Amino acid sequence: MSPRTRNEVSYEAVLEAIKATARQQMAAEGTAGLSLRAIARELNITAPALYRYYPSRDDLITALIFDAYNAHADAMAQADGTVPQEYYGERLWAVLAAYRAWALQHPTDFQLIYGNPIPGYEAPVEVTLPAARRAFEVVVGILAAALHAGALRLDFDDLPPTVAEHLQQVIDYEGYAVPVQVMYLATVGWTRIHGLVSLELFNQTQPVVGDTEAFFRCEIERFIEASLPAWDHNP
Amino acid sequence: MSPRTRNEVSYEAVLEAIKATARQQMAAEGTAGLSLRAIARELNITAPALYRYYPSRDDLITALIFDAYNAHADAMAQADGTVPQEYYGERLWAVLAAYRAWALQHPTDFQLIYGNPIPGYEAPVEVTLPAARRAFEVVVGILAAALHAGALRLDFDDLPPTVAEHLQQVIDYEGYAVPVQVMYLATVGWTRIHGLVSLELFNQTQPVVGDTEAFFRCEIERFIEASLPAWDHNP
DNA sequence: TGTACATCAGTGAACGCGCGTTCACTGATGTAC
DNA sequence: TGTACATCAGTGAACGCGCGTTCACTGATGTAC
Repeated sequence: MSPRTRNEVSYEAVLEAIKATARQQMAAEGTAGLSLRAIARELNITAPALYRYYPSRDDLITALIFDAYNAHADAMAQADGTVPQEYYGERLWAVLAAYRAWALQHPTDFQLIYGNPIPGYEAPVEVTLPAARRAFEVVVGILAAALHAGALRLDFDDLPPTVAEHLQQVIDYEGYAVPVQVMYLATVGWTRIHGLVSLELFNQTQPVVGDTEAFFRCEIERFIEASLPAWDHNP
Repeated sequence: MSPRTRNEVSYEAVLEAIKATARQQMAAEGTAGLSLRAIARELNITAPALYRYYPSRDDLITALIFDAYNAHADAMAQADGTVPQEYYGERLWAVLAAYRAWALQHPTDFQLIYGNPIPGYEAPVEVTLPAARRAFEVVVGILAAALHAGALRLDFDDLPPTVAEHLQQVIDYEGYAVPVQVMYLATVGWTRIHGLVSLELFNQTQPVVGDTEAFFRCEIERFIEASLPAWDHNP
């Protein structure tokens, strides 16, 4: 019927091929080394041809960032799905391990999200923020379930009032059904894992601890133990 | 005597002026946006004139990185010096607060050290590594003193053997006179503060907790409390 | 089935730009006699 | 004090490069009659 079916399939494939080549290039040259002309060269195409697929370099970057956020969150959600629902400690462990594994497997995508911005590019918040929240929500969901089952220990009696108030606002706005302490705990977990993973990624941890994986496991286990007293350590 | 005294003073001043301009430019354009020609333009000088002072762009970057590591460590050491020696908790607090304060005041220098590498540039390890260790040593020093005074709680009974072994090697190599557990604690502290500060720097914490300073203070206090049971919370 | 036509992915040349680095030089400054 | 000379910070032109983006175009593909 539609006279456009001709290349509809290959169009999507080219979009993917462009992004895949962009990722390769960033892996080799750093996120700031991304260049349309270099992508075109690699694809045996002229540079203007790319404009059929992305209206500008910045739009391509935005697509890459969007994909990265989603792939990261997908990896975590997928890991969560492999563990029975009521094994909260194991679920947390699986999700945090997936966070790290994805970052190590896709270092440039991780840098794209959490590292220095690319010069001359500003990410549109309306695209990145909702995508960014997905990973956070996976963790909040597990903690909320654990709390509901009475498995969570929350010993934050004296949160700073300004922080508690703002966390509550976020909870209301996002419609999370959790107390402030759970939100605080999730945020703390986020800063902890970010520190562990991003230092490991830039090769700063390895010279000190040697076995970065064992170090990560030890720290994450200590974090889970402190939050889920009933957890039995060995998944 | 020496026929070279003529411009000796201004030579050092120009070195500093070039670095200062480079820092301004990186603050505006990101670390990857650094450019010799743009620096020359800002200084009302032609680009080749810069080659009297730095043999290449990469050497300028190395100088900037070296300075950043040292300024960071200096800020921490200086903060440590303002607190009486036997107030270990206050010293830790002062040093970690200085870590954060310096990062917030010099965000691009911080990115230069802990963020994405600049495309096409590789830092010479023999320059950066010793400079990088200085900040670490400030923290190790405080913990060692606290341990010696019996003020430190070390509840790491089961460190992963591979990690403990490697930490011991570093201790021996660097000549630190501390047990493995102290080294482990310092490393953990490092990953914690890195996570807190670098997420804050990229504006990822603020949308969640609102008052990033109160959040930082709360987390650091919990860390110090856990390590120094006798600390009385209010410096 | 055969021909005229529309679509549109990709081309090739060009734009104006900024970059790091080299080279032979200029001309003010300070030194030596 | 005056002149000849050496120093050397900075100049200006040029090199070869890569970049994002625009524009009029080509030519194979598929459609309509």
